[in-house]
Amino acid sequence: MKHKSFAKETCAIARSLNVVGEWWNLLIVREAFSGITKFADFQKRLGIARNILTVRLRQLVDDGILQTGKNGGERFEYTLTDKGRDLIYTLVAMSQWGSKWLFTSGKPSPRLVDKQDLLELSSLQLRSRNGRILGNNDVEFLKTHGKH
Amino acid sequence: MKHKSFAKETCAIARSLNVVGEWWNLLIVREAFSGITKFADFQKRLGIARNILTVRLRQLVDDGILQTGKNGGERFEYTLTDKGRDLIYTLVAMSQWGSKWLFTSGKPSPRLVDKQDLLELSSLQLRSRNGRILGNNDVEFLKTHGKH
DNA sequence: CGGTATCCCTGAAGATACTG
DNA sequence: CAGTATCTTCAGGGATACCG
Repeated sequence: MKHKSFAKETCAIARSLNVVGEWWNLLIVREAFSGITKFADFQKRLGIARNILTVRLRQLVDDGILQTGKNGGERFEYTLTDKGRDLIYTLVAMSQWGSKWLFTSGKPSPRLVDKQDLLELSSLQLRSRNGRILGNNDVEFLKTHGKH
Repeated sequence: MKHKSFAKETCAIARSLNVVGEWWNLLIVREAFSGITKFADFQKRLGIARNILTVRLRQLVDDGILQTGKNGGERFEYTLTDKGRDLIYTLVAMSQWGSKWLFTSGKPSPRLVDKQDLLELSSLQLRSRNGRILGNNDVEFLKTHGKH
């Protein structure tokens, strides 16, 4: 993009956006969670241009979200690292938000499920340190530094 | 961007990205959670160009994430709608992911806190329908439609 | 199959001057 | 203060031909 990099931001959200904010990245990660590992499969399922896919995959590997070859599985196979797999929380949050607010007519069919029973997950909940469940209005961002 | 809109996607993640994927949007929402309501304050805290801020704010209002004037508070005040406030889950997920993985030297100071005691939230947990806590590898995306 | 290399286009973002 | 208008730049993305 055009903006200054957020890589040095003190805000974790800004830094995350810097890594994961590119349009295709989260969708590629989503496909990786679906078990997709090969270039051609990512390309076909996403309809992304091949050269872009090359760049995106390389960046995701550089950022430690996907691994390939010696580090991970087979050559020519992209698999999620632990860091990448931890993006599941972000994907779940976005998926649930989208399901709730962006489907005017009916709900989308669940795609994110518990592996064991293939049933949809329950909604994410915010919890305080002591386990109390918090609503979306019980949380606050501290204005710490005056900038970001 | 250049890509086809994801607005009609059956995947909730893709649709969410379509609304919230723009770089600045989540940061603007973050500021809104911090209590920022005024144009000049968004502009100063984010360092975003004024014309871009105009466009982004308008889009966020159109998308029902922020409200202003008659719908919401005062004129010239941007406040979160319920839909917007529900983005807290996504922000928390990204914030926690970034805190965990993107700060090589030390943790960032917590900014996302429980309003009551100003203590950091606990980590998000995935839960199955019956409340069992799931790890980041216990979840699966169904490959339903072959495309998206 | 798994990419790279070109070429082009577009829209997001920046800077800045201006208006009500 | 809350924008709008204009001009420019640039990186992300698409299409496609090519390579090992």
